[in-house]
Amino acid sequence: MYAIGKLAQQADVTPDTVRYYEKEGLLAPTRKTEAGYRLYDEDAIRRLRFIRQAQQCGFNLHEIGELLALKNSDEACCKDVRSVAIGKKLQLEHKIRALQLMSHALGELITSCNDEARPLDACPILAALESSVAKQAKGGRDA
Amino acid sequence: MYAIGKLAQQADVTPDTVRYYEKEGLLAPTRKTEAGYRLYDEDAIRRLRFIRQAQQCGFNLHEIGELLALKNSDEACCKDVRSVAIGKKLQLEHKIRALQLMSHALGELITSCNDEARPLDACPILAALESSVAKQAKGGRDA
DNA sequence: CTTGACTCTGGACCTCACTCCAGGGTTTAG
DNA sequence: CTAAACCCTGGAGTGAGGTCCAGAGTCAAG
Repeated sequence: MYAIGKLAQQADVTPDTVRYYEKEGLLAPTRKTEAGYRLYDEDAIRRLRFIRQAQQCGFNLHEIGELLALKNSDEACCKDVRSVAIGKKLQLEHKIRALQLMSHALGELITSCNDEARPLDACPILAALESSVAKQAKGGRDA
Repeated sequence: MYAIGKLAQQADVTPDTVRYYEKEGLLAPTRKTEAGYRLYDEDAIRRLRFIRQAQQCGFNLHEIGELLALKNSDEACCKDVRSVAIGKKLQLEHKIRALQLMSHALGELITSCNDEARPLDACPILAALESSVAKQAKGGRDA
Protein backbone atom coordinates (compact mmCIF):
# COMPACT_ATOMS: atom_id res chain seq x y z
CA MET A 1 0.00 0.00 0.00
CA TYR A 2 1.16 3.49 -0.87
CA ALA A 3 0.62 6.77 0.92
CA ILE A 4 -0.64 9.62 -1.20
CA GLY A 5 2.82 11.02 -1.91
CA LYS A 6 4.12 7.72 -3.28
CA LEU A 7 1.01 7.23 -5.38
CA ALA A 8 1.30 10.72 -6.78
CA GLN A 9 4.93 10.07 -7.67
CA GLN A 10 3.99 6.98 -9.68
CA ALA A 11 1.83 9.05 -11.99
CA ASP A 12 3.87 12.24 -11.93
CA VAL A 13 1.27 14.39 -10.19
CA THR A 14 1.11 16.13 -6.79
CA PRO A 15 -0.77 14.87 -3.73
CA ASP A 16 -3.00 17.93 -4.09
CA THR A 17 -4.02 16.74 -7.51
CA VAL A 18 -4.85 13.27 -6.19
CA ARG A 19 -7.01 14.77 -3.44
CA TYR A 20 -8.68 16.91 -6.09
CA TYR A 21 -9.53 13.82 -8.16
CA GLU A 22 -10.98 12.25 -5.05
CA LYS A 23 -13.16 15.27 -4.41
CA GLU A 24 -14.36 14.99 -8.02
CA GLY A 25 -15.28 11.37 -7.44
CA LEU A 26 -12.67 9.88 -9.74
CA LEU A 27 -10.33 8.13 -7.37
CA ALA A 28 -11.07 7.00 -3.81
CA PRO A 29 -8.32 5.65 -1.55
CA THR A 30 -8.38 1.91 -1.02
CA ARG A 31 -8.59 2.49 2.72
CA LYS A 32 -7.52 4.91 5.43
CA THR A 33 -5.28 4.46 8.46
CA GLU A 34 -6.55 5.23 11.94
CA ALA A 35 -4.86 8.59 11.71
CA GLY A 36 -6.79 9.32 8.53
CA TYR A 37 -3.96 8.78 6.06
CA ARG A 38 -5.07 7.66 2.60
CA LEU A 39 -3.67 4.34 1.39
CA TYR A 40 -3.72 3.10 -2.18
CA ASP A 41 -3.12 -0.25 -3.88
CA GLU A 42 -1.90 -1.15 -7.37
CA ASP A 43 -5.40 -0.81 -8.73
CA ALA A 44 -5.46 2.80 -7.66
CA ILE A 45 -2.21 3.40 -9.49
CA ARG A 46 -3.71 1.97 -12.65
CA ARG A 47 -6.79 4.09 -12.17
CA LEU A 48 -4.73 7.25 -11.69
CA ARG A 49 -2.69 6.43 -14.77
CA PHE A 50 -5.91 5.90 -16.67
CA ILE A 51 -7.04 9.38 -15.69
CA ARG A 52 -3.81 10.97 -16.87
CA GLN A 53 -3.71 9.06 -20.15
CA ALA A 54 -7.30 9.91 -20.91
CA GLN A 55 -6.48 13.56 -20.30
CA GLN A 56 -3.67 13.27 -22.83
CA CYS A 57 -6.27 12.02 -25.28
CA GLY A 58 -8.31 15.15 -24.80
CA PHE A 59 -10.95 13.96 -22.35
CA ASN A 60 -11.87 16.30 -19.53
CA LEU A 61 -12.40 15.06 -16.00
CA HIS A 62 -16.16 14.79 -16.37
CA GLU A 63 -15.81 12.62 -19.44
CA ILE A 64 -13.18 10.53 -17.70
CA GLY A 65 -15.66 9.97 -14.91
CA GLU A 66 -18.12 8.61 -17.46
CA LEU A 67 -15.46 6.34 -18.93
CA LEU A 68 -14.64 5.09 -15.46
CA ALA A 69 -18.33 4.48 -14.77
CA LEU A 70 -18.56 2.50 -17.99
CA LYS A 71 -15.58 0.49 -16.87
CA ASN A 72 -17.29 -0.46 -13.64
CA SER A 73 -20.64 -1.16 -15.20
CA ASP A 74 -21.98 -4.62 -15.89
CA GLU A 75 -24.27 -3.67 -18.73
CA ALA A 76 -21.77 -1.68 -20.75
CA CYS A 77 -19.63 -3.34 -23.36
CA CYS A 78 -16.66 -2.47 -25.47
CA LYS A 79 -18.89 -0.88 -28.09
CA ASP A 80 -19.95 1.81 -25.64
CA VAL A 81 -16.38 2.76 -24.88
CA ARG A 82 -15.65 2.81 -28.56
CA SER A 83 -18.48 5.19 -29.33
CA VAL A 84 -17.37 7.57 -26.58
CA ALA A 85 -13.92 7.54 -28.13
CA ILE A 86 -15.35 8.18 -31.57
CA GLY A 87 -17.39 11.09 -30.27
CA LYS A 88 -14.33 12.62 -28.68
CA LYS A 89 -12.32 12.16 -31.84
CA LEU A 90 -15.00 14.02 -33.80
CA GLN A 91 -14.87 16.84 -31.27
CA LEU A 92 -11.12 17.04 -31.61
CA GLU A 93 -11.35 17.09 -35.38
CA HIS A 94 -13.91 19.85 -35.25
CA LYS A 95 -11.63 21.92 -33.06
CA ILE A 96 -8.67 21.22 -35.32
CA ARG A 97 -10.61 22.44 -38.33
CA ALA A 98 -11.59 25.64 -36.52
CA LEU A 99 -7.97 26.31 -35.61
CA GLN A 100 -6.87 25.56 -39.15
CA LEU A 101 -9.32 28.12 -40.45
CA MET A 102 -7.90 30.68 -38.04
CA SER A 103 -4.38 29.82 -39.05
CA HIS A 104 -5.28 30.00 -42.70
CA ALA A 105 -6.99 33.37 -42.33
CA LEU A 106 -3.94 34.67 -40.53
CA GLY A 107 -1.71 33.26 -43.25
CA GLU A 108 -3.63 35.16 -45.90
CA LEU A 109 -3.32 38.37 -43.94
CA ILE A 110 0.41 37.84 -43.52
CA THR A 111 0.85 37.18 -47.21
CA SER A 112 -1.11 40.27 -48.12
CA CYS A 113 1.24 42.33 -46.00
CA ASN A 114 4.45 42.08 -47.96
CA ASP A 115 5.77 45.63 -47.88
CA GLU A 116 7.57 45.87 -44.57
CA ALA A 117 8.05 49.60 -44.63
CA ARG A 118 4.43 50.40 -45.23
CA PRO A 119 3.00 52.81 -42.67
CA LEU A 120 0.48 51.52 -40.17
CA ASP A 121 -2.53 53.25 -41.61
CA ALA A 122 -2.04 51.26 -44.79
CA CYS A 123 -1.46 47.94 -43.04
CA PRO A 124 -3.68 45.34 -44.68
CA ILE A 125 -3.76 43.17 -41.57
CA LEU A 126 -5.19 45.91 -39.42
CA ALA A 127 -7.57 46.90 -42.19
CA ALA A 128 -8.80 43.34 -42.59
CA LEU A 129 -9.42 42.96 -38.89
CA GLU A 130 -11.56 46.08 -38.93
CA SER A 131 -13.76 44.96 -41.76
CA SER A 132 -15.12 41.47 -42.22
CA VAL A 133 -12.41 39.74 -44.22
CA ALA A 134 -11.51 37.31 -41.46
CA LYS A 135 -15.05 36.00 -41.24
CA GLN A 136 -13.97 32.70 -42.79
CA ALA A 137 -12.57 31.75 -39.40
CA LYS A 138 -15.97 31.59 -37.73
CA GLY A 139 -16.76 28.62 -35.54
CA GLY A 140 -13.74 29.01 -33.30
CA ARG A 141 -13.78 28.95 -29.53
CA ASP A 142 -16.25 26.05 -29.26
CA ALA A 143 -16.26 22.98 -27.07
CA MET B 1 -24.09 58.23 -31.71
CA TYR B 2 -25.20 54.90 -30.35
CA ALA B 3 -26.08 53.84 -26.81
CA ILE B 4 -24.39 50.73 -25.56
CA GLY B 5 -27.22 48.40 -26.55
CA LYS B 6 -27.20 49.56 -30.15
CA LEU B 7 -23.42 49.31 -30.34
CA ALA B 8 -23.48 45.83 -28.90
CA GLN B 9 -26.09 44.81 -31.47
CA GLN B 10 -23.84 45.95 -34.33
CA ALA B 11 -21.16 43.50 -33.27
CA ASP B 12 -23.43 40.75 -31.97
CA VAL B 13 -22.34 40.98 -28.33
CA THR B 14 -24.12 41.98 -25.11
CA PRO B 15 -23.81 45.34 -23.35
CA ASP B 16 -22.16 43.46 -20.49
CA THR B 17 -19.44 42.33 -22.84
CA VAL B 18 -18.86 45.88 -24.08
CA ARG B 19 -18.55 47.13 -20.50
CA TYR B 20 -16.15 44.28 -19.83
CA TYR B 21 -13.96 45.34 -22.76
CA GLU B 22 -13.99 48.86 -21.39
CA LYS B 23 -12.86 47.63 -18.00
CA GLU B 24 -10.04 45.78 -19.74
CA GLY B 25 -8.98 49.00 -21.45
CA LEU B 26 -9.91 47.94 -24.97
CA LEU B 27 -12.82 50.17 -25.82
CA ALA B 28 -13.75 53.47 -24.21
CA PRO B 29 -17.02 55.26 -25.05
CA THR B 30 -16.67 58.29 -27.27
CA ARG B 31 -18.38 60.37 -24.62
CA LYS B 32 -20.99 60.15 -21.87
CA THR B 33 -24.31 61.92 -21.44
CA GLU B 34 -25.03 63.96 -18.32
CA ALA B 35 -26.88 60.99 -16.92
CA GLY B 36 -23.80 58.85 -17.39
CA TYR B 37 -24.95 56.91 -20.44
CA ARG B 38 -22.14 55.70 -22.72
CA LEU B 39 -22.26 56.97 -26.31
CA TYR B 40 -20.29 55.53 -29.21
CA ASP B 41 -19.49 56.68 -32.73
CA GLU B 42 -18.70 54.77 -35.93
CA ASP B 43 -15.07 54.50 -34.93
CA ALA B 44 -16.07 52.61 -31.81
CA ILE B 45 -18.07 50.20 -33.92
CA ARG B 46 -15.01 49.52 -36.06
CA ARG B 47 -12.92 49.06 -32.96
CA LEU B 48 -15.38 46.63 -31.45
CA ARG B 49 -15.51 44.71 -34.72
CA PHE B 50 -11.75 44.65 -34.74
CA ILE B 51 -11.76 43.05 -31.31
CA ARG B 52 -14.21 40.34 -32.34
CA GLN B 53 -12.42 39.58 -35.61
CA ALA B 54 -9.09 39.33 -33.87
CA GLN B 55 -10.65 36.91 -31.39
CA GLN B 56 -11.81 34.82 -34.34
CA CYS B 57 -8.19 34.76 -35.46
CA GLY B 58 -7.16 33.30 -32.14
CA PHE B 59 -5.85 36.39 -30.36
CA ASN B 60 -6.74 36.75 -26.69
CA LEU B 61 -7.85 40.08 -25.23
CA HIS B 62 -4.38 40.94 -23.97
CA GLU B 63 -2.86 40.41 -27.40
CA ILE B 64 -5.67 42.41 -28.96
CA GLY B 65 -4.80 45.23 -26.61
CA GLU B 66 -1.24 45.14 -27.91
CA LEU B 67 -2.47 45.17 -31.49
CA LEU B 68 -4.68 48.14 -30.69
CA ALA B 69 -1.75 49.91 -29.05
CA LEU B 70 0.34 49.29 -32.15
CA LYS B 71 -2.46 50.76 -34.21
CA ASN B 72 -2.42 53.94 -32.19
CA SER B 73 1.35 54.24 -32.06
CA ASP B 74 3.39 56.57 -34.24
CA GLU B 75 6.60 54.58 -34.16
CA ALA B 76 5.14 51.21 -35.09
CA CYS B 77 4.89 50.17 -38.69
CA CYS B 78 3.25 47.45 -40.64
CA LYS B 79 6.17 45.12 -40.07
CA ASP B 80 5.43 45.03 -36.35
CA VAL B 81 1.85 44.01 -36.90
CA ARG B 82 3.03 41.38 -39.34
CA SER B 83 5.42 39.81 -36.88
CA VAL B 84 2.74 39.63 -34.18
CA ALA B 85 0.52 37.85 -36.70
CA ILE B 86 3.31 35.44 -37.60
CA GLY B 87 3.94 34.63 -33.95
CA LYS B 88 0.27 33.91 -33.41
CA LYS B 89 0.13 31.71 -36.47
CA LEU B 90 3.02 29.64 -35.11
CA GLN B 91 1.20 29.26 -31.81
CA LEU B 92 -1.92 28.09 -33.61
CA GLU B 93 0.06 25.59 -35.63
CA HIS B 94 1.66 24.23 -32.51
CA LYS B 95 -1.72 23.73 -30.91
CA ILE B 96 -3.10 22.12 -34.04
CA ARG B 97 -0.25 19.61 -34.05
CA ALA B 98 -0.90 18.72 -30.41
CA LEU B 99 -4.58 18.14 -31.12
CA GLN B 100 -3.73 16.09 -34.17
CA LEU B 101 -1.55 13.85 -32.05
CA MET B 102 -4.44 13.33 -29.63
CA SER B 103 -6.83 12.63 -32.45
CA HIS B 104 -4.40 10.20 -34.01
CA ALA B 105 -3.84 8.34 -30.75
CA LEU B 106 -7.58 8.06 -30.31
CA GLY B 107 -7.91 6.86 -33.88
CA GLU B 108 -5.49 4.04 -33.24
CA LEU B 109 -7.38 2.99 -30.16
CA ILE B 110 -10.64 3.01 -32.06
CA THR B 111 -9.17 0.93 -34.86
CA SER B 112 -7.78 -1.57 -32.41
CA CYS B 113 -11.25 -2.04 -30.98
CA ASN B 114 -13.05 -3.72 -33.84
CA ASP B 115 -15.06 -6.42 -32.11
CA GLU B 116 -18.18 -4.68 -30.93
CA ALA B 117 -19.43 -7.48 -28.77
CA ARG B 118 -16.25 -7.88 -26.80
CA PRO B 119 -16.77 -7.64 -23.04
CA LEU B 120 -15.44 -4.60 -21.24
CA ASP B 121 -12.59 -6.34 -19.48
CA ALA B 122 -11.09 -7.12 -22.84
CA CYS B 123 -11.62 -3.66 -24.29
CA PRO B 124 -8.37 -2.54 -25.89
CA ILE B 125 -9.22 1.15 -25.47
CA LEU B 126 -9.63 0.84 -21.73
CA ALA B 127 -6.53 -1.34 -21.54
CA ALA B 128 -4.48 1.16 -23.51
CA LEU B 129 -5.58 4.03 -21.33
CA GLU B 130 -4.45 2.11 -18.27
CA SER B 131 -1.00 1.38 -19.58
CA SER B 132 1.20 3.80 -21.49
CA VAL B 133 0.19 3.25 -25.09
CA ALA B 134 -1.28 6.70 -25.55
CA LYS B 135 1.96 8.41 -24.59
CA GLN B 136 2.46 9.59 -28.15
CA ALA B 137 -0.12 12.27 -27.49
CA LYS B 138 2.01 14.11 -24.96
CA GLY B 139 2.32 17.86 -25.26
CA GLY B 140 -1.41 18.52 -25.22
CA ARG B 141 -3.15 21.08 -23.05
CA ASP B 142 -0.48 23.80 -23.57
CA ALA B 143 -0.87 27.46 -24.37
C1' DC C 1 -48.45 60.44 -16.05
C1' DT C 2 -47.41 55.92 -16.54
C1' DT C 3 -45.41 51.99 -18.51
C1' DG C 4 -41.81 49.56 -20.43
C1' DA C 5 -37.42 49.46 -22.33
C1' DC C 6 -33.18 50.91 -21.58
C1' DT C 7 -29.01 52.23 -18.77
C1' DC C 8 -25.98 52.82 -14.60
C1' DT C 9 -22.71 50.79 -10.73
C1' DG C 10 -20.56 47.36 -8.04
C1' DG C 11 -19.88 43.04 -7.15
C1' DA C 12 -20.78 38.05 -7.16
C1' DC C 13 -20.63 34.00 -9.89
C1' DC C 14 -19.29 30.63 -13.67
C1' DT C 15 -16.00 26.83 -15.85
C1' DC C 16 -11.78 23.91 -15.43
C1' DA C 17 -8.14 21.81 -13.37
C1' DC C 18 -5.64 22.56 -10.38
C1' DT C 19 -2.36 25.06 -6.72
C1' DC C 20 -1.28 27.04 -2.39
C1' DC C 21 -1.90 28.01 2.35
C1' DA C 22 -2.48 27.82 7.49
C1' DG C 23 -2.52 25.32 11.31
C1' DG C 24 -2.48 21.37 12.85
C1' DG C 25 -1.25 15.84 13.52
C1' DT C 26 1.87 11.58 12.37
C1' DT C 27 5.77 8.93 11.22
C1' DT C 28 10.44 7.81 10.82
C1' DA C 29 15.53 8.28 11.05
C1' DG C 30 19.25 9.28 13.89
C1' DC D 1 13.94 12.87 22.15
C1' DT D 2 13.98 15.61 18.31
C1' DA D 3 13.85 17.17 13.71
C1' DA D 4 12.60 16.36 9.12
C1' DA D 5 9.44 14.76 6.16
C1' DC D 6 5.20 13.45 5.54
C1' DC D 7 0.03 13.76 6.03
C1' DC D 8 -4.69 15.92 7.33
C1' DT D 9 -8.76 19.48 6.55
C1' DG D 10 -10.94 23.46 4.85
C1' DG D 11 -10.83 27.13 2.19
C1' DA D 12 -8.97 30.67 -0.90
C1' DG D 13 -6.79 31.90 -5.26
C1' DT D 14 -5.59 31.45 -10.33
C1' DG D 15 -6.73 32.86 -15.42
C1' DA D 16 -9.86 33.92 -19.30
C1' DG D 17 -13.73 35.80 -20.82
C1' DG D 18 -17.36 36.74 -19.75
C1' DT D 19 -22.57 36.43 -17.38
C1' DC D 20 -25.95 37.73 -14.00
C1' DC D 21 -27.92 40.37 -10.47
C1' DA D 22 -29.94 44.05 -7.38
C1' DG D 23 -31.30 48.41 -6.84
C1' DA D 24 -31.57 52.61 -8.83
C1' DG D 25 -31.90 56.16 -12.51
C1' DT D 26 -33.40 57.68 -17.46
C1' DC D 27 -35.90 58.07 -21.63
C1' DA D 28 -39.56 57.62 -25.24
C1' DA D 29 -44.25 56.42 -26.49
C1' DG D 30 -49.01 56.68 -25.68
